[in-house]
Amino acid sequence: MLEPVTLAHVAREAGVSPSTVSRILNGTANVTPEKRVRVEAVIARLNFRPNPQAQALAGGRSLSIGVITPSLHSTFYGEALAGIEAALDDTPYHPLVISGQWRTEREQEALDVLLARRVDAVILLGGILDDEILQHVARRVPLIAVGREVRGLSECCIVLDNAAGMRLVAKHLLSLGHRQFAYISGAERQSDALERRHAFLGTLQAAGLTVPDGLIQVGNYTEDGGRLAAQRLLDTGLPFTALACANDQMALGARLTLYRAGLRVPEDVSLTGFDDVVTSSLMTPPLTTVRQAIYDIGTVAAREALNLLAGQPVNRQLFTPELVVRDSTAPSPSPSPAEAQA
Amino acid sequence: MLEPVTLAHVAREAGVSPSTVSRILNGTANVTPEKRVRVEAVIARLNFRPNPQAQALAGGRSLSIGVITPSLHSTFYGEALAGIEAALDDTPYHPLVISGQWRTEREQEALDVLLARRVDAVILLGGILDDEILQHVARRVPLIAVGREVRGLSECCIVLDNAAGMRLVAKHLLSLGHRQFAYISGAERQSDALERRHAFLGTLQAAGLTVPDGLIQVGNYTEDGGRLAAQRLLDTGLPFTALACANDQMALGARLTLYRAGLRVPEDVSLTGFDDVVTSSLMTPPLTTVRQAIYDIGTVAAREALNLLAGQPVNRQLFTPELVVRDSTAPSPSPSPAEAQA
DNA sequence: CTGAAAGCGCTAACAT
DNA sequence: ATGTTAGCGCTTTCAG
Repeated sequence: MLEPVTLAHVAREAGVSPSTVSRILNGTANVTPEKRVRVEAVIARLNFRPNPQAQALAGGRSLSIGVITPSLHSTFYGEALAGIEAALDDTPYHPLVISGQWRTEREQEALDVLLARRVDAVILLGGILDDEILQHVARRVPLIAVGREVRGLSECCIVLDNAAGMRLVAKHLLSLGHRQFAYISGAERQSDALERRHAFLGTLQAAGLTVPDGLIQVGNYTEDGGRLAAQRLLDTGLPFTALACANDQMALGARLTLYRAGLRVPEDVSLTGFDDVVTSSLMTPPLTTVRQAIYDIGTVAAREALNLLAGQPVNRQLFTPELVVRDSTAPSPSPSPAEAQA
Repeated sequence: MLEPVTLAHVAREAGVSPSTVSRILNGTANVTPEKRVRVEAVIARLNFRPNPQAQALAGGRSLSIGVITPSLHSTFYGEALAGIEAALDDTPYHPLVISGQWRTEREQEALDVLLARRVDAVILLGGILDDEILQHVARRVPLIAVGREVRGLSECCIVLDNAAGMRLVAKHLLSLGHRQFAYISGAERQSDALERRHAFLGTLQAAGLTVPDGLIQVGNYTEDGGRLAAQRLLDTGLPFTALACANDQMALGARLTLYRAGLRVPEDVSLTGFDDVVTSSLMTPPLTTVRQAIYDIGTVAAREALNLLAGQPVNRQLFTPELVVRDSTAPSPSPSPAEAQA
């Protein structure tokens, strides 16, 4: 285990003081070109990298940006993480990721750990922490929230127009002639889940249609939640020709239930999701969904965090959703003669 | 932005020296019960958390464990990451994740960054770095490699018995009566891809069967690679009734190609994967695959890393694979009369 | 423009 | 058992 080379080594080797090396490293002050060249040569030769721990301690910045994600193995949040990492790539900052696992205590704990690690900023992906707590945190450290609205912090929120997106879905389904709908919603505590559901039901209502209570089930944005919710839907025995899910992961789970029940997609029931996770285009059949450029949103979140750090004002980012029509939706099956008579 | 409370504050407040507080924090030495209680009370009241940066600098340990993963948004590696995070949860250590994106330079860079950050150990998930480089790294910092064999470092490798797993698949397919096979392999540079392919082809050979060159295509362990490889397979026009893929993600991609081509799974072609990623059980139809408990492997990797840190010897971990039969495989379709005559 | 010196918050000998 | 004293590697006044 070799001894790591320190700034002091470099200074000695180059025949200058540590401060000079530091200044060159940070561009803090002007240095004679010849010294700069000399020092830079030594840095390169020794392959010196400043110790971030020491920099953090002395400089008061940790050079790391905390990220709280609900899950590490979610196709959706994984993409966001990839975007954040990519955006931070050319900067001296590094993401420090902790998962909250959809549990308030875990999220709180994650926040504590990140603050203890003195992260310079925090990016919160989704999550269920109270607005009050977040407002408090935002006072200690620059905060960016993705995919959720935080009261009093709307400038720092990067959100998608959920209502507009879900309206697109509802209209698409209506235009295909569907009249009997089922809906799988996200958890009530999440604002985006509420927005999506409200927009879906609202659009149908505007068209003079309602969805019976039994055909609205709550999943929790996970594949398994979707699978179970779809089962409850079928258990009601109520008819429907279109099933809209509040996100792609639940649509994937629901699709399994439909398969097991011998229902064909889209011949028997049209299925839709929301988010356009990468795997959705690979489903059988490929899923009709709403594109939310989550990777890009991740990069924007990281950049906004950097801006906040630099003391620049952030301005609210609202992403526009886009309907992606694939094979999982088709015209409503014409009712069988018997049903038509009924 | 409140001032963080420091160990010095706690010491003053409790009327003891900083060292005493430190000792209590680390359990380094015995402290009078009464003092301990007093100090602990103050710690709780002030909600004090030691600054990890300072601990790192003074103690020579960063309390973080570097993790290099090929990808942040992979269902497979995501699970491993979740396992690692979970195993580290009750320890003072924290994972620092960087993605290598299947590019040697990126992996090298990731390694450099982690070493610069003075991580206490490194866990390498898959990856394509040369064995020589890893041997060198292992001399500087405890290293655990997951899913790959590193020459001269076999003790630190956590691997699955790839050959045994793929043999299970081949035998399963043979027992279903299949005689015409196609195979989608991982990249040549990865040892596990090689092992799996060799085992598959070897088992068929032992049964007196060979696979024509055109029906062996190389993907790169990604969904898209599988999709493309499957297309090349179909383009050859050669017949096959079973398609084995070297991992689940490629099987998912291949499944899309089959769907587009109007081929039914498993009626027209049986499809298999490897890994048993969570989403595989949700495919339409659910995928027959080899279970590799990747989450568990992640936790073991983290624990082994901790062991290495503690100076305890690690012993080579070999996981045993298990066949999971689902709906994507079925008896070989009886050849049509025309084919039977040919 | 540059060096000397004083910490950042903590740990780890070294004393006592 | 506990306090005192040095640093860890770097940044940042403060002089010059």
